[in-house]
Amino acid sequence: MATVETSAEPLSIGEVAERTGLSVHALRFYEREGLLVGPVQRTAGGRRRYTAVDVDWLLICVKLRASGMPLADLKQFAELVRHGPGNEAERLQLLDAHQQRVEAQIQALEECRSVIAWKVSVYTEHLARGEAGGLWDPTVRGNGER
Amino acid sequence: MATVETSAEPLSIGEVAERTGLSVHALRFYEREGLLVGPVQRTAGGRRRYTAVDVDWLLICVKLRASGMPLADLKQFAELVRHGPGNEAERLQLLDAHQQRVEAQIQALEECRSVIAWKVSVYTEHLARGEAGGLWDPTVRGNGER
DNA sequence: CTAGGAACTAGAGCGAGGTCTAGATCAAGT
DNA sequence: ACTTGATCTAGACCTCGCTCTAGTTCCTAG
Repeated sequence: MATVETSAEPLSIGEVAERTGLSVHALRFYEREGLLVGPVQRTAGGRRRYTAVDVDWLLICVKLRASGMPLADLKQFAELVRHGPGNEAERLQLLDAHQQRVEAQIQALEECRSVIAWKVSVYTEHLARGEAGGLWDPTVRGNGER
Repeated sequence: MATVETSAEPLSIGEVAERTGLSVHALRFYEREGLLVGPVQRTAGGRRRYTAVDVDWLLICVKLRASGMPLADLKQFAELVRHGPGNEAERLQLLDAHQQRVEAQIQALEECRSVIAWKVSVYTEHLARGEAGGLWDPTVRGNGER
């Protein structure tokens, strides 16, 4: 539950890119798109200084993105958080909906996995013998050219 | 292992769309892109007639796509199959690589799932009490406006 | 015969999610 | 002072995976 690095020092965009796995381009892009909860602090010279809080949020974003949440939803979530307390129910709903999509996706992937595993095993077996072809193989079912 | 419908009758593009879940547009698009193993038969009038073999292949494509295989890989796989026996090892390699990516993706998703589940539980708890905020919540960590 | 729906082709268009460029500025080392 | 490298902004550009349009032709039912 700890932050990636529990330092209070603000980080540069490059450092945040490293820590989050997002490119610096993507970080600026996310900011423009309103995916961050608050405006990022700047140095006198105009460079971004990310706080641990910013980084935490970004890490959450990365997780949500990795699980297929579209940027639009992420933006909506950010907006809810930005507008402070009072809308927790809405936030929960958003997360909950996403959670269900993730479940469904895992299910689907597991199904795909078993199909693929089956095909892999068929091929492996074929290669073990010298024979090519098989029931599932279109080129063989039709025999020669289709 | 049975075909969706074991009829020898060839199907129209619309029927195939229904059976595969792909749109007719997508079906034509896939064909143009060379994602099919063989050229689809045509009626005298030029309409496509899909055989059970074609449909089987498309169903495999759908599964592979659903598990994130890019069209380019699908195309390559189709090419291998098209060029007949002798390259089973390559096909296996392609599938195997994909299988690993699927495994990884499932892992990643499961991780995301638990993170999300945790956040959901935090929210749910907050809503059960009347209190808003929490450790993870950026707006609260900074307190008030950031 | 006629109407209507399904399919045809070629190619333009689109939404998502970034990536990259140009040209300028900032900051640190020598 | 000078060089080097990281950042800055605005906006153009890109890939992927379809989707839609236009204009035409096929075919089946009445």
